[in-house]
Amino acid sequence: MAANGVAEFDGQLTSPAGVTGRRQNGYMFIVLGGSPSGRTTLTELNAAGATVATESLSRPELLREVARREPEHPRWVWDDTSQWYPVLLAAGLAVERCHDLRLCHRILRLAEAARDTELARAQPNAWDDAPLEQTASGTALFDDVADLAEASDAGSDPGARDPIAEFTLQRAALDAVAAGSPTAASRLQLLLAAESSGALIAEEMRARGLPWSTAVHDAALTELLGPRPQFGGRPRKLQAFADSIGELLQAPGLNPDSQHDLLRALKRAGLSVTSTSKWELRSQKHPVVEPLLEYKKLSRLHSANGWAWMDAWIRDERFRPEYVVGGVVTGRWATRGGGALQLPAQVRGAVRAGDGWTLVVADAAQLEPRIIAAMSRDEKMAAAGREGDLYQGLVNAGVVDTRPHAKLAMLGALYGATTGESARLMPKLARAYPRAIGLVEHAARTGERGDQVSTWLGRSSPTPGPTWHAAQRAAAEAEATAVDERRARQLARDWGRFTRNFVAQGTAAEWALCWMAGLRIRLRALADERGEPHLAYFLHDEVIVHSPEDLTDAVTDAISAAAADAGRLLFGSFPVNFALTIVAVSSYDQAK
DNA sequence: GCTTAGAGCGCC
DNA sequence: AAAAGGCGCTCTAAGC
Repeated sequence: MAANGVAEFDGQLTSPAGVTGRRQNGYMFIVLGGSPSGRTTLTELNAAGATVATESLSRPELLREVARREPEHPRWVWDDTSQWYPVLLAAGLAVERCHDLRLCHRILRLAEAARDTELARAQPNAWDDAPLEQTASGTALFDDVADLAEASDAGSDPGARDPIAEFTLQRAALDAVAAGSPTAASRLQLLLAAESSGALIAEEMRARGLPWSTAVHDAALTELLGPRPQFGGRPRKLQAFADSIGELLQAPGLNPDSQHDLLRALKRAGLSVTSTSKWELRSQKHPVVEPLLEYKKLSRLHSANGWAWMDAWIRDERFRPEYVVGGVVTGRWATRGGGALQLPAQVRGAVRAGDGWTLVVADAAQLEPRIIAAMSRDEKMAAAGREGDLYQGLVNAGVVDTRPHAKLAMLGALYGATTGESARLMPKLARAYPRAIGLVEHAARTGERGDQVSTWLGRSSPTPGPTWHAAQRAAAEAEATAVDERRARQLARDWGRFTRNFVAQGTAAEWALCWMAGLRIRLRALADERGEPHLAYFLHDEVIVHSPEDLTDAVTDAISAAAADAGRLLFGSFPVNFALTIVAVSSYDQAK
């Protein structure tokens, strides 16, 4: 283990954890080009990147070849896992590892450590994503990102993508990084391997699906909302709430879904509110508040995860979310459709293990505090988490008086609280843990200047865009007004809060990727005639493994061991532990 | 009729 | 008093 905590690399990736490690004899890359549905070009490269063989294959030939070569543990190199892997999985072919050129390209293009490489200097090309479609609520923060992708509208043209040329460029970029900093290169290499492993996991989870009981889901909806309406419209119980809201506000027929109408009715009834949001309503004393809050809760359930959602997303008692690996700038995953990362507690009971199977639900406790403790080598903060609950550890260390205060103070540090109780408590942490808090403070200052920050493994933050820089320039002019200065300061602080959180959230995402990658390999080894335990769900710092009941203990051990592996892989022997809560349940609502 | 912005709220 | 990071989704209202 290298002093920096990253496992030593000898150029290639293999290991017990399946993420990284030692080169084996005959290690090889197999690059797939063309298309999985049409003709494929298969090119075998040796460890040095030299072409060993190349052939053109039809689809059946491709499947045969993958099956034949996989036992040699090659790293499959392709442009986009989400395009290739489902075809293989549909044919019953799982692969151990891959290199996803698109995902790795994105990381390397933005990485500070790889700034002076040919890959980073190249004009935007087909390997750069088209700009991510903004969601309806698209944030102001990222409307202004100076993104490499902006200039690229060729991103969707796979014809312009040469996987071998791109792979060669990426390897050259890593070599160039290694020439300046072997540590930076080995970390980036680990990140690329972990990201690619994540891409495999995402497709495998989608292929398996999350076991979902439509009967339980339907029963829960019926219980809370009333029977499913035959011809649309509001379910009975929801309508009853709407009616009573209308009566209490003396506005018969009021549609509570109309913010405009609702706000007007609330004001007319004498409530002093400026919006219809929950937090503001809660402070009001009026008989309408309770039914209105209840209506909002049920209405949201109905529209977001009601029968329509069930019809759209559940097939054959499986929920198959489309995960978007690295879909968040920090490296967290997103999903496309189905809102899989926002499954409300109300419907989690519908996630049910099959007969003779169980759900092993594991989540990492206070992950981000442990991450910043390890990144900053803050032994004191790491020690506070040693016994399990890090927040309680802060209380026991006499840093704050209660656990809720510990949590509030920590969130303030991670998010950059400026007002309120959180901001008042945070300085206690800064005094007790100058290293860990100093790390996030430094990240904030860096962002405020408009500079990039990077995660532990080297995923870098985007830089602010032209509007941001224009505002800073305007404030620096001699004739700048107070308004100019206030605006510039506001934008700078906003960006600083983003970069502050980026290092913690992004490194936590890397730990989670390594955890899952290692777990996946361990689970494969557990498969026997009783069945194959497999990852079924991932939520930032939490996983669900669907497992044969008989293997519950082995799966639990695998989850713990994989977490410890991930900690060592990233942070070496630094004494931080990544505490887990692990429970085996028959349905997801029983966890937590 | 279609698209888009804002509000609001679910998850971490 | 609505503060503090990252998202996705659905709804209404408004504009084309």
